[in-house]
Amino acid sequence: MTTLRDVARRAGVSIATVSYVLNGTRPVSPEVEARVWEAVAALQYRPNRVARGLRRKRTHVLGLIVPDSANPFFAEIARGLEDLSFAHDYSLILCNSDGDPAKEQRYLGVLIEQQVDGIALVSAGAAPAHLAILQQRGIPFVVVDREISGLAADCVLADNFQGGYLATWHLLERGHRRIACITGPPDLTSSADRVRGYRHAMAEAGIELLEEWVYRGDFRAESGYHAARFFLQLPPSIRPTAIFACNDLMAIGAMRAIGEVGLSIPHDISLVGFDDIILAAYVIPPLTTVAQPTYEMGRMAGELLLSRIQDRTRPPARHLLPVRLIVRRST
Amino acid sequence: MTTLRDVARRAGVSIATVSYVLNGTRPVSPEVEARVWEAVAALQYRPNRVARGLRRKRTHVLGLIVPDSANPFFAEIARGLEDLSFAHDYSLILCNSDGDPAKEQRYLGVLIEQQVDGIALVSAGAAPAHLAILQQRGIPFVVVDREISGLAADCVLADNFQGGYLATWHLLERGHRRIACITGPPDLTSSADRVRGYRHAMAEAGIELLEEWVYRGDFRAESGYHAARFFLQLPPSIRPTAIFACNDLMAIGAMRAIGEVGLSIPHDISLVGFDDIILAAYVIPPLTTVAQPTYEMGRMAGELLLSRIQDRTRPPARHLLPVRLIVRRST
DNA sequence: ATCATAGGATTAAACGTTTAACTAAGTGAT
DNA sequence: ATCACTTAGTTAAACGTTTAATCCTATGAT
Repeated sequence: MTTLRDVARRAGVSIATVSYVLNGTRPVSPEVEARVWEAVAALQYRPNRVARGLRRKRTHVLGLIVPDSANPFFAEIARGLEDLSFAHDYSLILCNSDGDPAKEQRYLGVLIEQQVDGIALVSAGAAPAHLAILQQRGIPFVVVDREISGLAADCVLADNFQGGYLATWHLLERGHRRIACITGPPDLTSSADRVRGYRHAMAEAGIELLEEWVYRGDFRAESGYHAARFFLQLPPSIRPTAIFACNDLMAIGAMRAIGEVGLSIPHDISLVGFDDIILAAYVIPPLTTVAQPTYEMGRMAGELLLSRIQDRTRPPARHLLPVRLIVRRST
Repeated sequence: MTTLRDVARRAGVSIATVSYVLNGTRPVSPEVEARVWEAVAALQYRPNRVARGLRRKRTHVLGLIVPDSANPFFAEIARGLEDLSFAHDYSLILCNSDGDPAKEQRYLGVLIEQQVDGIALVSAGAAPAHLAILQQRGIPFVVVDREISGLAADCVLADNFQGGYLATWHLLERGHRRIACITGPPDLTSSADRVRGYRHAMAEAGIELLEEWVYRGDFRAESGYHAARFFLQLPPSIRPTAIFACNDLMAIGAMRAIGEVGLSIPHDISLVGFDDIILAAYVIPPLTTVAQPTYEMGRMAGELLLSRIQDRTRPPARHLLPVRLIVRRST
């Protein structure tokens, strides 16, 4: 490996001078500068970021912890953050928690030891207990997609409430009154907020909401299937004519259930999803859904993180990114 | 930040002793060891991996460069590699080349400067020019999914030839004789190998292959659409009754074209894809396709990389992972 | 001729580890 | 009592940077 020392020797100067040339941190005479650059090129010198990180106490590395980077939603967030990092010459360490707080904690430890400059986190649990370590150590971090209760930290979220509201409003607009909702895990704020939006729209329309219309799902297709079966066996007088599923996967599960009993979408029953996964456009009929700005969330997380690295005293920011309703054929 | 120095002071020993205790690199008396652990716990000491990396010249960090980590195929590879890395206490830096050799090269530079212990690479170009730097510097690396011509390096690939062969054979078995192929970019070995498998199966069946049946696509849905339109306007005597698309996206594009002219799948024309993306199972009719062991490819890349880090003299290995045909309703 | 100053270079001390080399004390064997 | 060894600890030199502190030397101003 060639080091500053080698470059210095070849250019006939001290290593300090080489460093100054490389970083432009102090003026150097033209002749010397030229000699240094010549040596750098000839020796194919590349600075050692590890040594630099140790000395500067800034590694120019960020960490990202997500439940599952193969899940398109998180993959897109990761992509957004990676792009922003690259643009600012930061590297990104990727971590998968599998939704397991213990694994998440281990990763936090690793990232801390790795001396990352900041951490973006889609947290596994709702409890902030093991995140305290970040605050203690004063490590910049931003939480993404899910808010952590009682944790004053930077965060970037999709406007889930608005999404639930929009979806429900859209169904109301089409004349539906008996609108059901398939929720996600209630401890995830992203999911809970969507349900709140749904309830709000229903209240606003002056509809009294039956608790039979709210089915607790878990974001997986299976639970959407069961939810729909449950709705369909309700007595006709209270049987929903439309369903808002808190994510697309569950909506697709519901589709299957509806198809199985011989009903047609949207003729007999309307359906709205959430997330706008690629599948949503290809399923038959194409699914009306609420799109989140996932890529943008990743970028924004990066921006927030970098700004926090610059100024640790800035009060925590909370970014709500707008969602948008994509109307297709399922309504 | 608490350092070895702090721990040493509290335990009343030298920092060397603390290091020996932490790493178990030399025997230490029970009393001293206990004092050290006590201090470590009390001070919440965490080793600084940057300093360690500098000293040991081993960072325990790997790099992964893919064209697009949001693409499910690469995302799955990344996930496999990340899991393996975690299991061996390595961290993974994620890089997106966007299929641009220049960007790929910049990332290589960054990873080198970051002193990663090894690099896994789904290369952008077919030319190995800028990969030479890895060989020069003796940095362990493994190429994934696509072989680089004239580069003796570890690599892990899906058995694309076998995949093309299986897909075609499956169509032959169903009685088809006029089978067309929508290729991918010809400079990608993964794509070229699939076409070779197709040609081989056709030859084996004693069918003389018309060049009109081979349409050059680019792995995007649009090109599949155009390919199918082209096939459908061929004179009936040589019009294909089945199509093998070198990836699912193009197959789905073809589906649309076929639907548009009022033909039905598989009744009028059969269709096989490649990749088994999630979409393939949900499209109507569900697509027969060839599944690649993507996650496994990522893991295997990791294993190869770690083994190479252990022993740099081992001759390059070439792992061909088996693919499998998933028969659905499009054939 | 002297002095302050500025420009342009160097020296050397960090950053937090690991690890080779050394030291001191204890243990038997002779 | 001496010697050779072992055991358990310490010292100090790296690793490759950055950067404060210093040191020349030339340049004008006085």
